[in-house]
Amino acid sequence: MMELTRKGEYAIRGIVYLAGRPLDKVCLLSDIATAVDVPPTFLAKIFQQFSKIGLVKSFRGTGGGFLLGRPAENITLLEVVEAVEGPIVPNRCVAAPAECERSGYCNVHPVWRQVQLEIKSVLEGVSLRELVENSK
Amino acid sequence: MMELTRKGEYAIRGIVYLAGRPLDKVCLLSDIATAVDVPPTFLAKIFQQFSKIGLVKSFRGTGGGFLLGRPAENITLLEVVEAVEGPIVPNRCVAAPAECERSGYCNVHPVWRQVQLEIKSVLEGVSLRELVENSK
DNA sequence: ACATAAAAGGATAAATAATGTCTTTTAGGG
DNA sequence: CCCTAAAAGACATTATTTATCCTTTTATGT
Ligand code: SF4
Ligand code: SF4
Repeated sequence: MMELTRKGEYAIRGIVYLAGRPLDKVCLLSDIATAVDVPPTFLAKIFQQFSKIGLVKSFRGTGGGFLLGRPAENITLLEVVEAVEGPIVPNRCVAAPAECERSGYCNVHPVWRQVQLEIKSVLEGVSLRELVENSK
Repeated sequence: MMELTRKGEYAIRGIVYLAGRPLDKVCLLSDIATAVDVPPTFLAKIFQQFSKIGLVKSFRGTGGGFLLGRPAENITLLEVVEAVEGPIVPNRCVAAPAECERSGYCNVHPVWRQVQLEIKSVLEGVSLRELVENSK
């Protein structure tokens, strides 16, 4: 429970690496995959998801590759994680209270909402910029 | 990711129900299961785990059943969750930094440690007593 | 002792999710 | 037109979750 999947871990590694590259140089997926030690085909899926929501910009064909969609300081870890893992929901009822008929009177329900808040707060407080800085 | 399993949810429901019962009356597993709407065989497994670590006391044979192992105010939600889900680890490297050779210089690593702290802090702050109170 | 009640323990099965691969399609550059 | 590289979708494998069933152990009451 409560564990980031490989996909999420790979997603972070990949985009943090991209954020650390020169802004104007498109990166080959294969290069990123090699650098961060992730199966290239798996990383491809991840970057497709990033691309759909604009976290990265993709270019096809010769000379193609990926660029960061926005400045690194404007992308939070929360966005990256949610992009591939979906919303942070520590318990089902947080996403869909209606699905549990107990949610009306349940004393545990608000605790999970609080947990959600805290997790999101930590992840939202970290930008890609900070994750790249002084890492070399 | 980051989602409580059914097992965890059931565990909480079961033990909170037990905490709300008279202190000296042993509860039948089947009664608890019915009351909290959980498959009895599944709840049995959960309560076996509780029993092993003393969260509940079990009594076999005629007139047997379960009692809370300690006063409700001394049992935190964190204990209950960890009893069945294992330790709260938002990412592998939090439990075992050695398994990721990047953990030495990785800027993301401390973020997950922080997330772990926050989750544990919230769950540790809630006792079974509070979860039972004014719930009827 | 014996029958009964109830939890403990083990084996197994079905459903779901995670992890990863492969093939085909689409777009851009030369 | 041809080469390159990402997009898209189908597929395969494995691991985890979510149970169920069956036997064993332990306790109680008669
Ligand atoms: S019982 Fe409470 S905590 Fe559990 S799913 Fe329902 S509302 Fe959420
Ligand atoms: S790369 Fe960083 S965050 Fe990811 S597992 Fe390794 S230490 Fe943890």
